[in-house]
Amino acid sequence: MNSASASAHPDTARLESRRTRILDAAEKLFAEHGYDGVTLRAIAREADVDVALANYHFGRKHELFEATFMRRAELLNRWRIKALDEAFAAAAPNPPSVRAIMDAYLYPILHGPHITEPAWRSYYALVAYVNNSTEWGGKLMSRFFNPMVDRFIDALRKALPDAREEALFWGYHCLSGALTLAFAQTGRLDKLSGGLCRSEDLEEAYRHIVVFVTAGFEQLGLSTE
Amino acid sequence: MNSASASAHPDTARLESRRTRILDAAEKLFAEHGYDGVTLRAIAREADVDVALANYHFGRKHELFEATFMRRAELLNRWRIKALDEAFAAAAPNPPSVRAIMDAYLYPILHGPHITEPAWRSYYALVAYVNNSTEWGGKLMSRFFNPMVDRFIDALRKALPDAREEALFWGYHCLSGALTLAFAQTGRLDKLSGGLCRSEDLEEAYRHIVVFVTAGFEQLGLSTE
DNA sequence: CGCCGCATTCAACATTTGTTGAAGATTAGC
DNA sequence: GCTAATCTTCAACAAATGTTGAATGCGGCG
Repeated sequence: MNSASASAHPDTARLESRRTRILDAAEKLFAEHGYDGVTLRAIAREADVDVALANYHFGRKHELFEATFMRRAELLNRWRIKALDEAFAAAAPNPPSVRAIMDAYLYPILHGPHITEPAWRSYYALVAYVNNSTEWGGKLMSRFFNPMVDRFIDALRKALPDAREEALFWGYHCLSGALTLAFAQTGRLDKLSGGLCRSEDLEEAYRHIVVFVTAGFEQLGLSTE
Repeated sequence: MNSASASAHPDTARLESRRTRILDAAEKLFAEHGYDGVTLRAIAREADVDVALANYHFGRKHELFEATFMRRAELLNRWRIKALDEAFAAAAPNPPSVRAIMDAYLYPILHGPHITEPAWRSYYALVAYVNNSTEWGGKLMSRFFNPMVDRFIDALRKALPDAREEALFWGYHCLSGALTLAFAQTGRLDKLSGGLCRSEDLEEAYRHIVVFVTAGFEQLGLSTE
């Protein structure tokens, strides 16, 4: 999909072909098995290139991982911030509602200009992995997502003027956790519900999660307790 | 703590000493770095025993992991179910409120008969890791926790008679995710809030999470939409 | 003591790991 | 067609991995 896209220079496209194939393979495998669960040889096999090529293009293994992580983070951040700006514009001169903010945060995940590319599903699972990786995962998440998250928390501060400051951050933790888990389980049936509720069904997930977290934030926002 | 406890036979206690030391070391390291991020040699070093001893007591590496995972799962399940039973008893003849059910689910994590043992903190991070490990993590979680979770969902079904069936399961996903993330980040400062909201502060976490998820469930329970 | 069952150590195994440097292929400019 | 630069492969490295089988300690029992 990415190989023949745009076709700026035909040569550049072909040159980047293997590079992006490595990135795609890394994305898929890292999302499935985590950083230590994937070998460079497995990535090379998946991408159908030589082992040494990953090293040539990206350097060391952890640098390849970061490159994989960063590639889509920037896009996702842009889409979310754009959606948030639109929510502000639509609600002006008032701040947007909590529901509108949640929609801005969640909507791009499902309805960004990319829904067709299945690689994004892998990426969400990758984010879930990083988000739950206690050691350096937190640092990575902070580095790539914090500026965007700050804007959302600021929006929530305006939508919930009575909320205590910690409540906003804890609420964001809950939001992030709920979202993370939904996508971590991407692709596997939910044994619990006997197949009634599938993590693959992003539309269903979206409808329920947005209701859940909106209510959670609004309740937290009341508590000057 | 476990080594000199009870002292059934002095020899048995000493015999289990190394065995449990291996289990403790594995718990700590697996929680920090995940399954593939930990070597048997690192566990042996942490437990101050020989490499081969882990193999002697637990067999293969993944069996050691499961043993680690199972050890506390049974206790946790018992505490939660006991708390749920008490909630039913206290509310009889009505079903317990959503808040009471959430308390039963969350309370044992913080106020079980174990708060003093720091190893439990590692265990929660371990559960978080397993919960987000897409491959076999889901199977492990199902195997060890599903019976308990079923009882809680059944309680919610009674507390929220208008809720659609899927809503209960998605709500549980959100609950589980919020909880998971809070403990996955155990031990590291929250860069986002500039240290205002620390994941180590379990009491704070508890107060906010319980409010958030209770509100989420109650809102989901209304939606016959 | 001698024997036995258990726990523990030792040394080693075959693989696999990330990484590298040199050699080969491909492309672009002239 | 020659050159230079970039991309790709090949072969190999040392280090680390999970696992094993034989050897060693060590308690209790006859």
